[in-house]
Amino acid sequence: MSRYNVRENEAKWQSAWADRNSFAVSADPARPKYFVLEMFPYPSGRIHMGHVRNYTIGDVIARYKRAKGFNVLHPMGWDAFGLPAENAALERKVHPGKWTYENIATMRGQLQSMGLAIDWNREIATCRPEYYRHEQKMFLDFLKAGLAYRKESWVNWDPVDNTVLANEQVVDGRGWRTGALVEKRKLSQWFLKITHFADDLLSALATLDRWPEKVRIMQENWIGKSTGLRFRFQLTAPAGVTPNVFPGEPEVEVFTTRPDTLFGASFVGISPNHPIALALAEKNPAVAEFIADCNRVGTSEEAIETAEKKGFDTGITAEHPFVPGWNLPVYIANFVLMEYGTGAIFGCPAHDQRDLDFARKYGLKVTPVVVPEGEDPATFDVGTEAYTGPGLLRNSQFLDGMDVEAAKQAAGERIEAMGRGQRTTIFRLRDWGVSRQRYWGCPIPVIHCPSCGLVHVPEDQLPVTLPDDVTFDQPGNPLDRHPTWKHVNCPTCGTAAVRETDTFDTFIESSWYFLRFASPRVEGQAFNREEAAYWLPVDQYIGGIEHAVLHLLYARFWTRALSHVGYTDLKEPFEGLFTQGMVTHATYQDAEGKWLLPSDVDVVDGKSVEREGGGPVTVGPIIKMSKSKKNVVDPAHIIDTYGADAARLFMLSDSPPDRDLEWTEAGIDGAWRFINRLWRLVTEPSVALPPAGTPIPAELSPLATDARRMVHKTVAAIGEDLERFRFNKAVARIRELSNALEKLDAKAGADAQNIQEGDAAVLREGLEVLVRLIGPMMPHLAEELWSVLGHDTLLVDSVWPVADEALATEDTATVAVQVNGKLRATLHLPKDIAKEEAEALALAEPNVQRALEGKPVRKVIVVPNRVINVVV
RNA sequence: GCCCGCUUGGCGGAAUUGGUAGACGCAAGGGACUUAAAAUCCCUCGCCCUUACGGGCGUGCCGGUUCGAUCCCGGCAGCGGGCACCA
Repeated sequence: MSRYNVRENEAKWQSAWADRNSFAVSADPARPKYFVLEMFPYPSGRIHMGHVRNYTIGDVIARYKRAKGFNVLHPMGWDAFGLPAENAALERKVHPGKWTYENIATMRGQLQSMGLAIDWNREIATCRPEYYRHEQKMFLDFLKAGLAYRKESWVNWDPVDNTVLANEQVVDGRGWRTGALVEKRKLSQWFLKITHFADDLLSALATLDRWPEKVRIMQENWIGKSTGLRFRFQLTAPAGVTPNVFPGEPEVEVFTTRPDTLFGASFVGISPNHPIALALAEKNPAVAEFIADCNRVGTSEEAIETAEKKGFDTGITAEHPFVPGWNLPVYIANFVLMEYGTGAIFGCPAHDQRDLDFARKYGLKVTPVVVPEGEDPATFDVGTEAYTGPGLLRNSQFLDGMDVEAAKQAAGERIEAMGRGQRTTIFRLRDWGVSRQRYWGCPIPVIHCPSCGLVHVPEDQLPVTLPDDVTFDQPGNPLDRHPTWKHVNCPTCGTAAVRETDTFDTFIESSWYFLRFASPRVEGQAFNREEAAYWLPVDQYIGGIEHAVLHLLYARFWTRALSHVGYTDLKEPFEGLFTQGMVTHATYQDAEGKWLLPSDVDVVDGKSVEREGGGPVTVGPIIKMSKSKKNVVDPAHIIDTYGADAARLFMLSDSPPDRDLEWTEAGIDGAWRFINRLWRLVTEPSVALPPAGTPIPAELSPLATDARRMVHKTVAAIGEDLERFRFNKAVARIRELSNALEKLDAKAGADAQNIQEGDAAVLREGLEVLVRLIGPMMPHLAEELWSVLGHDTLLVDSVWPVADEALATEDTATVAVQVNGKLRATLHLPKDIAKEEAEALALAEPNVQRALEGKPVRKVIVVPNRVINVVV
């Protein structure tokens, strides 16, 4: 019995594809295109199992679509800027660029060992000037179009990495990489106007019908559209507080989604960072202290957990817009955010939980104005829980008796008629802060001139490249410290000026790389317009759910911004999106609680022990593979041992691709076993196979008939499975088919001297089909078997099999016979047999008769080819 | 707190979306081959009763609709994910 020689064959076929440039493509308007893209990797050092899963899924789709006749673009690149390179520079005294390029070389080799059908001629690395020069140009174009601007603003400052973080990079008040408590700092920053497209980014989600619902909902919530009313309260400052506390008119503008509850108002709350609060702070140390207090706890974890409402009564009063003389106290309130709405609210405690907490604490009036159905308007009251549901208005003058929606409209109209405000829409989405105080990123192409101010780097001076001679021995930005780099003459007036030393957020590179793949070698422009028009949008994008908001939203924005400044007509970059699950593994700890690698653990007599020394091991929960918990398995080692095909097969088997996949030794063993089984099935048939295309006689043995039907059924089913990302089911069907062919082969072997005409021909056809079906999943094995079957062309150049529907359908149906819904017998009936006949046969079954217990049959339900249910 | 999703054998998961629950695989047990092991092959494998034929129960829990519910509806519980003082 032979074993499949993995190393030899995988290397052989990888070279064969490379030598023939099998996966190189070019735009060809005469052919239908298909762009398969997996989220490109960050070159961290070595590939991990998450990569293997991601690229296996993409490769199956790419190879399948290719076999189906599409012109398939399947490229690979490197998301090569980022902090880890600088951390490596710090720890190992190696230049971030050198570290990055070495990692790319390693990981390229590892990816190539997976046998991916990638057009490597299109490989890009975003840290190369020939890539990032284009995004410098794009940025300048955005700047001219008003889509980029500079603003002094509070930023999230990560004290460990010494850098600014985007809102999206702050998780629970901590830096997403370092986990350090984020501080607030005020810096001059570059922003991209993603809010300009807020409405479109939101409404176009509805067109993304090949995106997971979950991702669309997450983006929807992130964009956070609210419709409501924006209006002004007239303010009065009490004696002792001079009127000039007001930066402008003595008024404050608030935003509300509940104008219907205006008559339930009991206070006005302004943010600690509201201009009025800041103006008060200058006169009043107590206010200044209160504000400082609020800012200190700002985003910290405790603040979010305790969420205590705190307020400072300013003494200022606000006059109710509908009731002259009704004055509400104005508080500085810690729960009012300056960044959302107008930074000021009116509080209606009865119908908003935060307002209620606040009112109870400060003894403010609570007046319910919306009465739920079934409650008595005269007595309805709220306790500690605000009522936010529907109902009818009361205590609200002209709104009395209306429902909530009508009252919202009426109140809004009244305010508008009074000229005090207007109904409006606001978004939670904030503009994207893109400045980073880091070295290993794309330089921002502007110059600060003392006389001209902000000057764009002229296009003929692009790219602004990073200097190589930098040091990482002190915290802060090496670009800023560099002795000469930032000092330049102003391109406009020639006087001494300073370069911007911030670099771009690395999410910018990944916001347009898919466009660069259309024409990765074109110079002088980011991409060739025609080629981009042919290849884009990406037909199928595949990656982790962790990018549901950040990367995917930025890429959608960037694409719109590029269209806005005329680069392309593309609107949505990714037509189909698939988010794969994580690769998980059990965790192991030794007696001291130290994490152990799976490869350091052995199982002896059902117990886990340390491989070295045999110490006891605690087996922990099955969680995402991570270096910190050491529950990682190195793909390179697996590919070395079992081959890429086995690793790929395991990635596709058992777990649906959108769910988590537990990596196990037994699982990869199982995959390896199956590969050898396929190998033996094709290379060691027990009868001589007739040549390919040998006609199959009409009369076949029952076993051959069944096998042949299975072949055609499987072709149809697997096509469907692959289209719908049901790889686990596709693998199950491959196994069923190979089981059926093994059975046929064994039969042919047993009867070798008296072989039924056609059995061998059916086996031949089945093997031909089987090998083509496994092509996308196990490409090396498939290629080898294709050659064993006598083909002198490459499998990757052959077409996908076509199912013969007539051969796939059965002429009998297995019908369940139930009595009162309980299964009592199964019948094999000719397909589409007359109902009466089926009924009679069912009732004739002894077991059915027994179950009837002589009772009269009330009715019989016959579902053709499925079920007969006898009801008594 | 709000918004999503999930819950099926010892395990991963199937079930043509209202029609035979448990495909396919993993693990386990038994057997064959072998001096032995590995590899390979065969058999068993939801739970309970029964020598067998067969019967009862069973898709997180409670209820409903239906001839028939893993699937639809109402309620509850548990697990996971996202957002989080968003007015």
